[in-house]
Amino acid sequence: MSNVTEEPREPGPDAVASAATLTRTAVEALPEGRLALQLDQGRPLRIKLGIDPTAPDIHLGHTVVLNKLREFQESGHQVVLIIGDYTARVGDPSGRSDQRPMLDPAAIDANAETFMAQAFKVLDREKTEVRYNSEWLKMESDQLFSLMARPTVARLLERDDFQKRMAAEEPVSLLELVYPLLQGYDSVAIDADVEIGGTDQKFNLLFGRDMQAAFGKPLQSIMTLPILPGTDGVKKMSKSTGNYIGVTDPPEEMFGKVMRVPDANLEQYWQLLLSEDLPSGAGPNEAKRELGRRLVERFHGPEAVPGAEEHFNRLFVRHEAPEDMEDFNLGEDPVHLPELVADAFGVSRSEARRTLKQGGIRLDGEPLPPEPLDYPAKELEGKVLQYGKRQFFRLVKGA
RNA sequence: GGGGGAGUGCCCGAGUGGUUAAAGGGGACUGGCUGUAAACCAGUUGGCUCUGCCUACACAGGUUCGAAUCCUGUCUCCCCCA
Repeated sequence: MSNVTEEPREPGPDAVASAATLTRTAVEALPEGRLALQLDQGRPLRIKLGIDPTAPDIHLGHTVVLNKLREFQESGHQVVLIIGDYTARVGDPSGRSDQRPMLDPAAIDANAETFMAQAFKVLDREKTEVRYNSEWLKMESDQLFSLMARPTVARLLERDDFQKRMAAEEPVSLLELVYPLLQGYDSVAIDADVEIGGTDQKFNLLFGRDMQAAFGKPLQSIMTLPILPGTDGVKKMSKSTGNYIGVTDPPEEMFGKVMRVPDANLEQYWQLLLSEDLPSGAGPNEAKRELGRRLVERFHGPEAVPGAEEHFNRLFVRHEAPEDMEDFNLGEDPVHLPELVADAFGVSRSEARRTLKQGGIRLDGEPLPPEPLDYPAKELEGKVLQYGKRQFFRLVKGA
């Protein structure tokens, strides 16, 4: 692969110990034992994380790697955050079962903005070098060809996700095939010592080494971290599956979503999101509450915590209406209930009728009967209309 | 350029002329239960002026008493050969 290898020697005990600490929650750190040797050099290492700003929001799943970077920062290393403004246009095929559309530059810029704002709630801004990969990837085609000259198609096709897609007769675009070259070249461009990513990034991370070798650079080591399951406890957390907790979610929502994480995933959540073990002895309810408090504190500040928890207690423990709810204007005088519910809660009238039949619509806490469907406005005015357990409106007289 | 295959409800996926708004699963929603919006159980899941009516199985036509199911054209996608 390369002549650029570091002279093998025994790392000192301190290096071994801190490598052990840093890899504690990692799934793999490759090559085996390499990180300890790097740490033993006694200089700050350059820790690379590349993120493609393909989605406008980031969620807790993204923060798993950020936490790890933070750990590196705290032990004195240099974090290099690469905003993949260029690679985002290509689309990372990792773990995907289908192609993703190319994004337009304006959306990418906006996404990058919000990403960074959120990322620095975890990372220490002072100790983070931010780079955009368009800086070096926007290259002449002859330069691009030189990148493409070395890797072989067979090597690129090895990866699991492509194998599966091809076996399933699904398309794989040429652009996707080339993606690892670009990500790998990022490592060349910034002289990465260590690159971090989710387990789904393993191929790309390892490929960075190939690219570094091709350009005569020292090879990075890689660390993969577990993928955080979403609030369903099974699938990878992602916006598209709707099982995510967004870092910009309002405090009440963030706390509430944490409370619905399956008990079985609690330990994992503690380790990956707080870098701590689940406190022993605490019941799942309390452990979830504590996790929720800490996360709300991290992303919204300590002052947001009591309100968020109280909101949860009110709605889901005591089953009371929230403190403040929005007003909804009653329309014409005989109020047609399906219409009212449909307009207020954004469902179809048929759906409103069904929910009504199932006893899911309440007025001041009392379930409404399936009949009648029409009410005089004055019977409803000032009362609280509730759809299911969690949606409320105060009914007011139309303007 | 040639050959083959596929397009079904939020998603996956049955269905190949007749009680079909379309099996099953997932998701979502509602109710019960509960320490939680966990788990578990039950129900609902095209629209509407709702004991009925309307619109639906890529799109547009056609055959038929009757089509998601047959025919023609269009579009989109996949695979293979060159």
